[in-house]
Amino acid sequence: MQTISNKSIHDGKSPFPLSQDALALIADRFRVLGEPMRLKLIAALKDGERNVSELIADTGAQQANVSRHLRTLTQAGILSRRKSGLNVYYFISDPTIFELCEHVCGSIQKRLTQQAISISQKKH
Amino acid sequence: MQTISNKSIHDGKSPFPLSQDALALIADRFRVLGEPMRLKLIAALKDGERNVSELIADTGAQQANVSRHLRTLTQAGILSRRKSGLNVYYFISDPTIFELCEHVCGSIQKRLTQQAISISQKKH
DNA sequence: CGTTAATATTACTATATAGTCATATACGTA
DNA sequence: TACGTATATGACTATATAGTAATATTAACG
Repeated sequence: MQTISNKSIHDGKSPFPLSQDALALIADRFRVLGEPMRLKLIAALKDGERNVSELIADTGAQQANVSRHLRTLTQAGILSRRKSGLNVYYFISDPTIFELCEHVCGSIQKRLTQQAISISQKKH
Repeated sequence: MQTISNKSIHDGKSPFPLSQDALALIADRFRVLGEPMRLKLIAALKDGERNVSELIADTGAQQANVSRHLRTLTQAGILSRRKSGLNVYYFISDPTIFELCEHVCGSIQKRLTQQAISISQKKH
């Protein structure tokens, strides 16, 4: 785990006072979400916990691959795990992730809509 | 640019009805934000447009690297460009990006706070 | 025109990581 | 204890991309 220093970018004159370390932390969070398979796993957990076998079935991915992505998401603090006998159940431990995804969906839709408008305007 | 199909993950029974293509688009957006240098450029543009030379100075990065990241951000619809003589000015074209970053900051702070709490509890 | 300055692009290297197969580990059960 | 099942991990390959140096492009200006 990194620590957050107080050094902000370009000598404290940044209008967005984020240190290099803070930027790296934020980028890490975005990067973890920047894989379709991990988003798929998050989506599969939206309605509650699932064990690994269920997530393999949900996603259609290989067991090793699912396991690795689950580890990444857990280390990022997005998921948590609960063991029950042979099974390991994963669940969303940071529900704010859904707001993030919806936020992104909104901006994508806005962009696609504007592209559609500009394309239709070019036709005239 | 990809198109969004209506196929949702695991045969339409997903609680989060996102197609593979939609997941890829969302992941793309997150991945673009998943680089500290690009976040740094976005931060440098928070208060208004800047030309490339200014952004090079702001970030301390190489000209070619800044130029490439600016292209990535522009293609993602996050920035736009305006030419003025020899200079090219870049500016934020999707201001919702700042809400996204603040959202992520919030969840990171929450996580760090909870880690601090659990660590202090283990001491007792 | 030719020169200079700002930006973009190309070619390259190094690194990170997604996916896969094989194997290890952990746990329940006979 | 031995065995089977669920999950995790190690080793490997393939791919993507960040950073860099060199070069190309574009525009202003003499």
